[in-house]
Amino acid sequence: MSTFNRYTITAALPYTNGPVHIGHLAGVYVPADIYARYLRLNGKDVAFICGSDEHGVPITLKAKKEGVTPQDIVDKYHAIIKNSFLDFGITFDNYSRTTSKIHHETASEFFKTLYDNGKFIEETNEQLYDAEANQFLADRFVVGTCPKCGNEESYGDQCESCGTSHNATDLINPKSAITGNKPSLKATTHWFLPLDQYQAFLQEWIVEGHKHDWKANVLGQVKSWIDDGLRPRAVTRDLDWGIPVPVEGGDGKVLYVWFDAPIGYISSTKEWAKNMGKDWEPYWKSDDTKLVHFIGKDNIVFHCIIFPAMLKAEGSYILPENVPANEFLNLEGNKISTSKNWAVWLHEYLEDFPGKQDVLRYALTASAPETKDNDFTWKDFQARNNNELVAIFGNFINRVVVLTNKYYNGVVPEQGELTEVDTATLEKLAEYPAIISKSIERYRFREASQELMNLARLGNKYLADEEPWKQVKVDPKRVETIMNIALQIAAGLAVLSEPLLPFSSEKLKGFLNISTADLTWKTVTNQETLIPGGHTINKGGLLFAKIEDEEIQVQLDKLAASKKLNELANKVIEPQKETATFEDFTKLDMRVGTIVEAAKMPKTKKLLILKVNVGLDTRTIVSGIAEHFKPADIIGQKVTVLINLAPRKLRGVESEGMILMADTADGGLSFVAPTSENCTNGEAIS
RNA sequence: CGCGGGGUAGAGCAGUAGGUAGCUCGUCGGGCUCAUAACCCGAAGGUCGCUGGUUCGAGUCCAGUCCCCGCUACCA
Repeated sequence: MSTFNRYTITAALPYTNGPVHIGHLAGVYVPADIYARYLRLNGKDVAFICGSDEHGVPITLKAKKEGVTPQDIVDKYHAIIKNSFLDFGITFDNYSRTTSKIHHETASEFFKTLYDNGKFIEETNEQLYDAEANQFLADRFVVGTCPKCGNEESYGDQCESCGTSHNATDLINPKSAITGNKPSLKATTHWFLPLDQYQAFLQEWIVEGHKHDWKANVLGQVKSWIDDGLRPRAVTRDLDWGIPVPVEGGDGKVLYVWFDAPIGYISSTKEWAKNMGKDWEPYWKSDDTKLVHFIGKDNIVFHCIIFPAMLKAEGSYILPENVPANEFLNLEGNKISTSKNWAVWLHEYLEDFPGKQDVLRYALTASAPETKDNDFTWKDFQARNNNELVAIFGNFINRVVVLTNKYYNGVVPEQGELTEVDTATLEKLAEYPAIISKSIERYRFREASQELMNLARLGNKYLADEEPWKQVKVDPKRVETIMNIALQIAAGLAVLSEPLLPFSSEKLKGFLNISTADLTWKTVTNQETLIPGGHTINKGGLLFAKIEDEEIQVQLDKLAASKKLNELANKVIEPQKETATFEDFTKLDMRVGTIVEAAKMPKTKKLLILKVNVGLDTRTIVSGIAEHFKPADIIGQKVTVLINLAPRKLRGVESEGMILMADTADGGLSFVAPTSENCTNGEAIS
């Protein structure tokens, strides 16, 4: 069905404010690389494009914090990231960066084209401005009192206490998060891409047109945005780090990082084409090019709504044929977090497991977050290696290589007369390229990895059924055929494993003394024999090595150490508050109480509805402790209750008091309660 | 509250257009000994979150409901 003459494959541009970890690899780069390698093996014309995303506010903040320039930050991480990709065999045809000259020119020109063609709306409005920091404040850099619930720590865009979203200018007593100063209002002009004008086009193209071939999570997300109604989106920012707005009135403004970043795909392609002496344009402007974006789920809106709208507005570009976004990978049950150092960093992994790139590639592929968030555990990693790569794949190869050397001194024996089983086995082998292709072309890499393993199983089963080690004593001629066929399967594995396990594929080809030049995806199906009789193979070695419990324990200890460190780092002792008078204190009526009933508030994660006996009565108290306590475990718990707190409705349930809690070092909560059993309910606390 | 994704054997997942519930790992039993104590065969284990409906027949369609994750923090 493929009528495409060339492929442009992009992988999300990693943001250069930190190194890359297994989540990045599993979600984006490994699947993209498998896809690109697969296409190349099939003789396709492929441009696999990526680069560092180096603009945006977080980088300027990090630079400020570390007392260096933004350029220093991006230089540092660009180098680390680029190396990690190289080390893991991610075969980008070009890895560029958005601070490059070619990107600045390309993005500038792109913006100017839209500007000249009247594709933008220009709007001036008043925004909060920090005079001391000399900059406009993004929503997240404004803190103030929420107009709705009175929370004093609300962010400019949303109050975390009551959950409502608002404008930064709505906050009471707004403060700059940078200097703490009160910001002033200042007029600023920005350019907006009127996404609402593209709503019908997006509806038709994605929601109707790709109803059946795009992934459910992507389609759902897009549909949700479109149904919600698209609004014009600013594509410029008041900032000094980025690509200057190249039109009149653009002084002191840069392109919004999300306008500039996806254009990075284009500029990176241009850079590549230039180096290769090729024309870049067909890769982005020709209808017979298949454009595929590999991304994580947080990028769906940008790649399915904003970037396509930009491309459509420009007019001469093709649109992505698919955007196979993955969900997120968790690590040992918790979200991967850069700041909490809850991650497996690629550069550190290779220090601990040198030469084991394929093991991680395989483990991540085999449990990739393709349809929902998944959990990476070291135990699973070990099991994938020991039970699948070593026991099934590696062991089969070892059996074949050892036997061939033992019986025939490494020379591939000729096929004799074929039995029914032989023919069936060879036919099955010939089917594998199509089977694995089907999975890869549908972006089901997890499935592809299992199919590859099934081919190794086919080999093991064939040997177990034919028992060459027995036959060799009674019918040595027959063993020649058996080993020949086993070698064909080994050669097939060498070829078909390349996209998923490139390093091992290379190693295996070395064992078998064959090269990819002679063998491609199609030859596995079409060619009678992949490895001819008379050919001499090498002595070989181990394709994969077992990973012992101790090695896994080291990794688990490492994570436990980061957890501990986080707890200590987060443990700040709050300074003493301003003096309270005795009258202030006596206003508070605190009593001893006992929890008699507890139930979770539906559809919330933090709230429990408690019935507490406080002596005077048994009252309802809503408490935000559900993340730390199970309802059943706290019935009968003695607590301290502030009973004359003004009642307040939480999610429609009136809470008549407050239970006193203390934070614990590990981020949990502890009840503050009398230790003596003699304290009865209703006893006053003073 | 709303929106998106998910809820299928101990774990991780498939289940395409509705027709007797599958795969991998793990567990148990057996076989084999060429191989990194690896491999091969067999078995146990599921009222497909729950309730109701459509249908001759539903994991698969419809309605309702519960639970988990995300949409909000540096992060794919």
